[in-house]
Amino acid sequence: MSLFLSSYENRLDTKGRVSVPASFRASLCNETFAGVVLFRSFTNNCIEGFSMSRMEQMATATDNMGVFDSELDDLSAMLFADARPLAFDVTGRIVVPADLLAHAGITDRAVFVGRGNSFQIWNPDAFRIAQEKSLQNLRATRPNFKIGLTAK
Amino acid sequence: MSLFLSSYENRLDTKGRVSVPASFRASLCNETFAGVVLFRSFTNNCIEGFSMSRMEQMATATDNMGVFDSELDDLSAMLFADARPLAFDVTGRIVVPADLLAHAGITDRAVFVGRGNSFQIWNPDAFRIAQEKSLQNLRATRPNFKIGLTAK
DNA sequence: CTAAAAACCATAAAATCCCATAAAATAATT
DNA sequence: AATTATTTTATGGGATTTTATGGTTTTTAG
Repeated sequence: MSLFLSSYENRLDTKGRVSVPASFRASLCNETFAGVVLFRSFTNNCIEGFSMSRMEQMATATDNMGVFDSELDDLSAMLFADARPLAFDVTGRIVVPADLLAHAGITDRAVFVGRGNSFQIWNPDAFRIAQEKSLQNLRATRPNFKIGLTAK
Repeated sequence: MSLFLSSYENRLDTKGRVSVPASFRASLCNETFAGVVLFRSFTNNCIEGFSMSRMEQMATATDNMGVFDSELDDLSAMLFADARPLAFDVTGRIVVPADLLAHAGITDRAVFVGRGNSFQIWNPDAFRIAQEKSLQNLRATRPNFKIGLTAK
């Protein structure tokens, strides 16, 4: 599975259509479902995005360990109930449901943010602020942090 | 995984294209992704460079925490959102995004600096100064330090 | 029958590919 | 060792394709 990397800001048209960045689409090119799965983020004011195969992966994961863990059960219940499968149109766009846009405070512009095996969709301004915060947190907790020193 | 060694200064053209040194490309020859992944350095005014497989390593490392765990959230936020996968063209060049160039103060010339499992890209002048500085730091903390005083 | 959704078409900007040449490094030959 | 030939690199510019984005028409569903 190839990774979602980097960030791309795209415009929404009057119908709520946005182009999913071409590089993200490329990461999804050998999926059976030509599209993405979106839902409200539990932790941030943004939209979470997965591939369909990743959803399936999570289903089996919660299946295995979820029976006795009520907390996980609640979470996965929320997750799957909330999930929105959205197919690409010919040009690689999706129409993002209005309630998701509202949750993320998105109107006419959105940033697609790579998260490795998943991605997020943010209001551009909110994203900048959140990134700045993350950087500060990181510097505070790990002053000597350097990428790449986390050996395998 | 073969190492990135030595330093090479190359020119950028008007489109922001630079040749990645042939020896660095050789270190990446059996990667599935024919290219590199670049970042803004957190610690220096330079660009950090990795192989894609190294990125994938980091993805699996952060993935173990799962979607709902916020511990590594800040880390992966910075790591993947900022990562720029850049494919080689036929002649082994990449186009470095303008914001990365700005961060490193690079205009028309860049030095590729080997760092073992990773590499860096610097403005040539800034690199010389940084090298001089770290040499002085070494001398200050280790008065008897000798190796490397004969700069090439 | 009407409204929403999906499919279709068009276009400007940006990214990528392609070819051509200069410079450097390596190999071969005397 | 010196010179020549050959390959590999680096670099430049133009042509071509992708991509993002807008609008229009057709289909679907209530």
